[in-house]
Amino acid sequence: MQERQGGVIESRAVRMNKTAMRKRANLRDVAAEAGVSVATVSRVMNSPATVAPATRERVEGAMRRLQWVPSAAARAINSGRTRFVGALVPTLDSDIFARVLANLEQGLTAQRLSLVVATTDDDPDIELAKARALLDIGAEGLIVSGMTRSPDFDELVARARLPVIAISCHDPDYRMPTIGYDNHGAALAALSHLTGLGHRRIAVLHGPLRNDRTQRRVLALQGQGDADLTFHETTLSTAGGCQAVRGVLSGRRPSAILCLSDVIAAGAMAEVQRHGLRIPDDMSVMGLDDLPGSAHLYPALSTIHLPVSRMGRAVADALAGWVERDEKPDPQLLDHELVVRASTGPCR
Amino acid sequence: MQERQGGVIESRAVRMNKTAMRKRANLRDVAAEAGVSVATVSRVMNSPATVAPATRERVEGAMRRLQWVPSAAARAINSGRTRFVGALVPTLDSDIFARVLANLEQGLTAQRLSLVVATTDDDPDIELAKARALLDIGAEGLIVSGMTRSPDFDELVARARLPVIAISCHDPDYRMPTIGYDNHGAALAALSHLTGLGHRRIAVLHGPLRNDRTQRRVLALQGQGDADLTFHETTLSTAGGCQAVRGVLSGRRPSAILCLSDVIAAGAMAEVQRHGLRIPDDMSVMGLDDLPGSAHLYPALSTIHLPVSRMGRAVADALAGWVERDEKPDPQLLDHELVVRASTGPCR
DNA sequence: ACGCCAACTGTAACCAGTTACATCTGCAGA
DNA sequence: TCTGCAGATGTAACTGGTTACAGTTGGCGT
Repeated sequence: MQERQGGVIESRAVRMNKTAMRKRANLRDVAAEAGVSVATVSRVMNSPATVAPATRERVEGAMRRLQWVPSAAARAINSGRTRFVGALVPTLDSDIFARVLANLEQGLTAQRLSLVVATTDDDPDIELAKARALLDIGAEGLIVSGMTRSPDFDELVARARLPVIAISCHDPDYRMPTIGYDNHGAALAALSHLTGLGHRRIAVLHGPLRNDRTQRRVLALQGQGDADLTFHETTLSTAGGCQAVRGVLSGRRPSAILCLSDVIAAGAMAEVQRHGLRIPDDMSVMGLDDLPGSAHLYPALSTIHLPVSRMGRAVADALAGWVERDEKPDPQLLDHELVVRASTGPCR
Repeated sequence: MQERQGGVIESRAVRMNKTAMRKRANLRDVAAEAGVSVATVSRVMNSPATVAPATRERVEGAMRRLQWVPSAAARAINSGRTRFVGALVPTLDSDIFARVLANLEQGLTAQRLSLVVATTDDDPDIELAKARALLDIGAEGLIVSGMTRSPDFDELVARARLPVIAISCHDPDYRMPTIGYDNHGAALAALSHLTGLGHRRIAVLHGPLRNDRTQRRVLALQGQGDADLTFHETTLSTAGGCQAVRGVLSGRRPSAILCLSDVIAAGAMAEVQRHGLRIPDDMSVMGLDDLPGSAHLYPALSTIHLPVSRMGRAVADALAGWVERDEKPDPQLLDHELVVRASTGPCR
């Protein structure tokens, strides 16, 4: 390295000098500066009461002079604990995951754990790679989304004997504990609200099928013969909702639009209104998620409430218990709930 | 500690047994298992080419048998690097910060750095505490939001000689580099769009003033004498927008509503329409942020675009450069931009 | 004046890796 | 046959903390 920097002596000297300046002081330096032993310095940090006040002050002075900050790595090497867990989510750019993580972070903080986030873009290979990276930096546990895994993922987890929890889904037989809601059932609940209102011809708008949560929702509906459903895949965004609605309205018009995500519903509602149609008089729109904003759209969106915040908390507690006390959590199913607001009404 | 657990011999034995079972194999164990030295095992990890293939296989076999995963802490202690930085944001439960973090995370990942997130709830004391925690676990750099700091924060940063960047704001004279947009200017741009359309009586809806970005926006407007502005503080949410609008419409009705955040605008628009008013014919609504969804509301929201994604990227690059190559970044101002859509029109 | 104990401090081993340097082997070239 | 050297491996000293154990000191009781 030095060779590669090579060349002028002066530049090397500057470099080294800079390096020397930057070098963080360590325990030994502080001990020397204060004229005490390393043990005493360590004690000032960890059990100040056992150190004579005068000595303590001398040590604290030395710490300040040398701008000493203890090394976490060194601490970790002794305790074997890093006190952080990793969360692998498809994207941060989504209300849902932001809310999960917000609650997760709060819950973990309460247990004195930190949260490292990594995004996978719903790609199992990226998930695997990032999981490796998280383990390399010492994650004590992982949170993954859904149930689509790379084949190597399990081996990795088994090797590290790592606490891992899958969220946003539910399956008691899955090889790791799941904490989440029933995507299948939630989709059915949404549909039955619409059919209960008399709707038969219904357009179903959903995000990319690579996402297994979306897939479950779609699959649940495909089995339903008593309604005339047409499926429209689009992107998981308001823009996607708008675009899909343009396609829907250009064909044989349904009486209701069922969006398998609220973000899509928000875009869909806007676009429906832009076409001069009234909601719910001319067209019912149903969501699924219940984002905080959905109650305050115009009109307020009927949807299925998913207990996302509760899930974040539950996951935090479960993972903390597993990491801290080796208590492997049981799978946990959180109920969804039909929320009827203003965007759905009787057919015609 | 053992004393505290105390009591029955059997229970102690169980404990120890469990501990022994859980104890992760280390380099020495692997070396013994493979019948080689620690150096050879280490070389298998770091420079496999220098190890004889037969030996390498033997070592790899031992690693697999013992399910060995290298300790990040031990690695970190040698390299002095933890390869992660911390981000302190007011909340994760916001489109804005989710988007910033999404881009930040991507940018950092490209530089092989991880991101630890912590939320501060806009409280300088929490920020300080969480910053301490992040440093304790070895963060190599920090990202903070805005310019409101606890007095002790600076000392902490100086002590650790820590790269810290403040985002979502701009001030070249601030004691740490800022990367963000001009909140003052953005608020003025929003206002002048409305006054340019002839609006004079304008209700200004904004989030809590404890947030210094909000404060800057409000302060910028308070200096403007040529318009009749009434200020309404509410929560930073669509619900807040709804609620504030109810207050606005119960009094002397303005011709336009200027929301200093798009989330508030979304709620405001919904509530305005719920009162039977048309946008923009009866009431103009202006936002500030330009969330991805704002273009797909009904009507599409006129707003000021803040380069949030670009900011995330820029911060990632800047912080990575500082951490990796000791290049302290220059303050960076990212331009905002007026986006005129369908929610604003001429007065009356 | 002596012993004892508490309060304080120091020494050195330890955690789990990396790596400079030393050693050992075997084969090619003189 | 001896030298030289490359390739493979081992030894031990680091990294920066914690902590068990071993001193040292001084005050108090007898």
